[in-house]
Amino acid sequence: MASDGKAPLDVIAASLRRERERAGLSLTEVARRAGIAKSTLSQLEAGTGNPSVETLWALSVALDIQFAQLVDPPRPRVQVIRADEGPVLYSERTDYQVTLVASCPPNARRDIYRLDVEPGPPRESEPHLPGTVEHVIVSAGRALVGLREDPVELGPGDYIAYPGDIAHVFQALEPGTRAVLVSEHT
Amino acid sequence: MASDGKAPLDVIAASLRRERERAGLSLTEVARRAGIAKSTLSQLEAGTGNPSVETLWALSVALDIQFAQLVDPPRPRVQVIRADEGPVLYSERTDYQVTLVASCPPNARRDIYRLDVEPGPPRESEPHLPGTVEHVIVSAGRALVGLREDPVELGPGDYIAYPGDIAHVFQALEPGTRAVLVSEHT
DNA sequence: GGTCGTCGTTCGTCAAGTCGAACGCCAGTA
DNA sequence: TACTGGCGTTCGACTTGACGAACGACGACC
Repeated sequence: MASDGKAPLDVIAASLRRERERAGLSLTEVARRAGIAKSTLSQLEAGTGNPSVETLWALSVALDIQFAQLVDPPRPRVQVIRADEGPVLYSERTDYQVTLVASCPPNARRDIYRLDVEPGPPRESEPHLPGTVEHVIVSAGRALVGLREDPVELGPGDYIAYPGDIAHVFQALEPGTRAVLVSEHT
Repeated sequence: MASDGKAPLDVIAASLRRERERAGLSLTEVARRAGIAKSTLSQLEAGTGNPSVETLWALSVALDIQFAQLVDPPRPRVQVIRADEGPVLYSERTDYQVTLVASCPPNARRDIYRLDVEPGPPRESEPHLPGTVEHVIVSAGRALVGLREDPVELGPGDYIAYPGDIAHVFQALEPGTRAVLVSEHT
């Protein structure tokens, strides 16, 4: 499941504080916008209490985030799947070939790009909107992809996912490098 | 946002009943598994009340679904984006070409397949796990894709998304038809 | 018919979430 | 120093959600 093993109340407490500070708002201000008592919000951020749905809903609106984002995993991490890892092939008819390349989730907007990149200086991307996740599947060539602080070298068929709201890079290492970039944002 | 305009309590009420009936459980049984009073669950399914997080959490565990699934959109619909629709191209360096193909979201598992299909009888897929969403981007050729009751003809660059937990088909209309299938599941 | 079991709903009681006010704290300012 | 304004926390009062018992309804079975 999403946040297994974690007490939902602690996750919510952390999310509330994190999202509030991200927005640069004071506890008082958020409580005012949500139309709830600041004492209530104070207790929630402290991990005390057991908020009702209406309270959480008001907070999610005030913080301009999705309801689920309060209870779901706080931060996506970098995930690499090599070409020879995971992929399960199956074909049940000779005229129908299916090759599993990579694995991911629903309920978000996704932009799919085709990349044709030649070797050169690394292309650095400034962080996108918060919550953005980028997935890269290399089709041909070789590239250095991922977070600027910790890029990963990928070959054909390799897959990587990383937070798109952190500075990241794409640098082709061979001529004719091609890849598919999937950018997910909420 | 996810379920804008909809009162979250009504969404939760509907989700609770839907998921409970999907699992084939009685209200009494679900309440027992969740460790809550059946009177509480009765009121929640009626749309009355304002459940606490702990109550909802217990119910999501009892129903073996994700917490967010109780408050998120109940059902994805079929969405088609033609090759000449939406795509925004941008290139800022001559050695870096980016082509926007399609658009989607995060926090789910995604399986990406490469499809090479020859014309023949439609390939019918039995419904997958509940919550599964499939996305298809046709690379070459022409295909009839989508729900079995209402498939859509797609050409190169065309995109379609549809619920994967409903019977669906993929039928190539031209030799050498290639596509990318993205299967998302929770 | 009578009894048992399970279903889902309704009602009164109790505990807990929410509220508003007051508190201490810190910065900026006259 | 005294004052003002905003910050986040703590406290008692009130509202409300969660609980358990009792209810009527339905079906199985003897």
